[in-house]
Amino acid sequence: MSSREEIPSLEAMDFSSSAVTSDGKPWNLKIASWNINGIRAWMEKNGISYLTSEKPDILCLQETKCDVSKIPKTCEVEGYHAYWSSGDTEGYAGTGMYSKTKPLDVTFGIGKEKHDKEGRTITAEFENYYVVSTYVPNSGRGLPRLDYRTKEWDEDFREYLKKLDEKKPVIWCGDLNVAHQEIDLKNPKGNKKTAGFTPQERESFTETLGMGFFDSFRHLYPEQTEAYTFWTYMGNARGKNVGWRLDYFVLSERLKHKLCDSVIRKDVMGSDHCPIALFLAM
Amino acid sequence: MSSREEIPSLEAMDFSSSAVTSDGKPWNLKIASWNINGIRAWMEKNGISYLTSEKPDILCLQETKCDVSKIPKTCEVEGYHAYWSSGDTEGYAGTGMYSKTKPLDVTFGIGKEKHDKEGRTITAEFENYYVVSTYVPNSGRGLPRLDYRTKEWDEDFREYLKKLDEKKPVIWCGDLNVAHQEIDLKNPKGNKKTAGFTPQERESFTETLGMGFFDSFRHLYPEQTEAYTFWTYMGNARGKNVGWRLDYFVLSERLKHKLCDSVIRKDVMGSDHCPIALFLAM
DNA sequence: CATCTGATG
DNA sequence: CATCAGATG
Repeated sequence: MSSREEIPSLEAMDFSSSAVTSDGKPWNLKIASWNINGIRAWMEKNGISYLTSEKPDILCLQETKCDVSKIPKTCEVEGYHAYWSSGDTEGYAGTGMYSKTKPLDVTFGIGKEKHDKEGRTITAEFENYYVVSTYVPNSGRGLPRLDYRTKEWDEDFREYLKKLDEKKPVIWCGDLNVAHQEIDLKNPKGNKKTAGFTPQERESFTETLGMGFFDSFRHLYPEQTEAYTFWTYMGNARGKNVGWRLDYFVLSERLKHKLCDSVIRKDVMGSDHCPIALFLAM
Repeated sequence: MSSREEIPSLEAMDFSSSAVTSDGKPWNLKIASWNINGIRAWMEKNGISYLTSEKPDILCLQETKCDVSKIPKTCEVEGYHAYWSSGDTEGYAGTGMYSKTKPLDVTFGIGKEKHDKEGRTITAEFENYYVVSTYVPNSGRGLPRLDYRTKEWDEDFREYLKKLDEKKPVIWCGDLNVAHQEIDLKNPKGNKKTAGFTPQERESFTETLGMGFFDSFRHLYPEQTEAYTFWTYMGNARGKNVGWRLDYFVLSERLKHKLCDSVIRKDVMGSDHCPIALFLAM
């Protein structure tokens, strides 16, 4: 199959933006994030052409599903430094990050042994901010991992975020595996017991935001309905826009005045998620 | 993908035959056999169109890799009775048989508990003969199952064949998982320790034939080289005709004067094996 | 290299 | 409906 069949008119899409802050400053930093559902399959579908089309300063990837030692060489991209994380279970979870400028430091995990065996977090430190890319644990069908997710991971992750935020403002992005409010998924009524929309997960996310962070997309577009970043492959959900907003840029409150835009690249194909992009005036 | 890409010009192939016995009688019974390497994948590739093109009286299938309860409904073919066998391990082994005329009886297995949990044999009884379709156990990489194959399966199978042959002549076909002589594979030198060409498997097959049976293809074409029915998917083996003759019609000696032809349908695609066909004047 | 299952999402 | 691993061939 050609890339045109898989990623219709990627070349024709407009990734430019003239967004400015509320007080008129133009953006000068673009960060993108995408749950790619398997980097090897994604490469076959020429998913990497999104990077060279969007040309963000930083691209965060989740669900690489690939041991770091097996990341294809073709994932190297001229002009970007690349960082990869994977865990103990082959083909499960995993994250990645591309950055045009070399970060001051890159760390993996959140510093807690029990959470750091699945390659779910990469943190890049820059001069004036941190970028944290996360693939938050899915609570699973039948919610077998709901307690782990909300009572262990989320709690420890909050502590991690808080500590970073004490040093520099934080840009936390990725597949956070929660649709926060009813507006954030097509079918809220039917999904109250589904992983990603349980009261526990939603309240936990509220608690995280309450520590001094905000959801950049919802801040800018409080009433925007039908804005999703994930559609199950089943039953042509994407064609019918039966989706969920699971991917976010969550920012430290003190970055609010630097926010220019937070957008969803809903037409970019190659995964059951689509990319999202953030524009900041740093 | 279209069926034309997968099975090039099946419609254009000539499946007719004017074969006669050595004393001039025209054939009136055609039997085909094919290891299809997964009936669900084979159906996707429109493998069933081989049946409606070849139009044999009987078609034997091996490696259906499908629990009987999960055989797709689309496998039903107008004008044919179908029989299926599968074992305890999902997606492993399994056989099938189509017949234009309803057999007097159809039985599964060879009557020995220890061999009959893998769906490897179907026997159809007709007025004047038996048709036995078999997917003989592979000895495996590193030959972990060589002893089981030669000392248990082959021995018990011989006993089964012998008993049938005492009642009516037998047409035994299928993937017998042995290349009998050096002429029956491209690379005999390099495969003496490979499953399917070990001395043990070859001698065991010789012993079976010695009980009053003959290899119909080799009987008719004793010098024919490069006549194979299987090519590994690896390394474009089929394109280079680096193959093995693993599929046979083995007949009771007393059917010899009824044999008209035994052919290999090497251009029929849809599996790593190709079909074979037998023409008899019954 | 291609088929399956079974886990995961 | 897809991804992946691992077994099997």
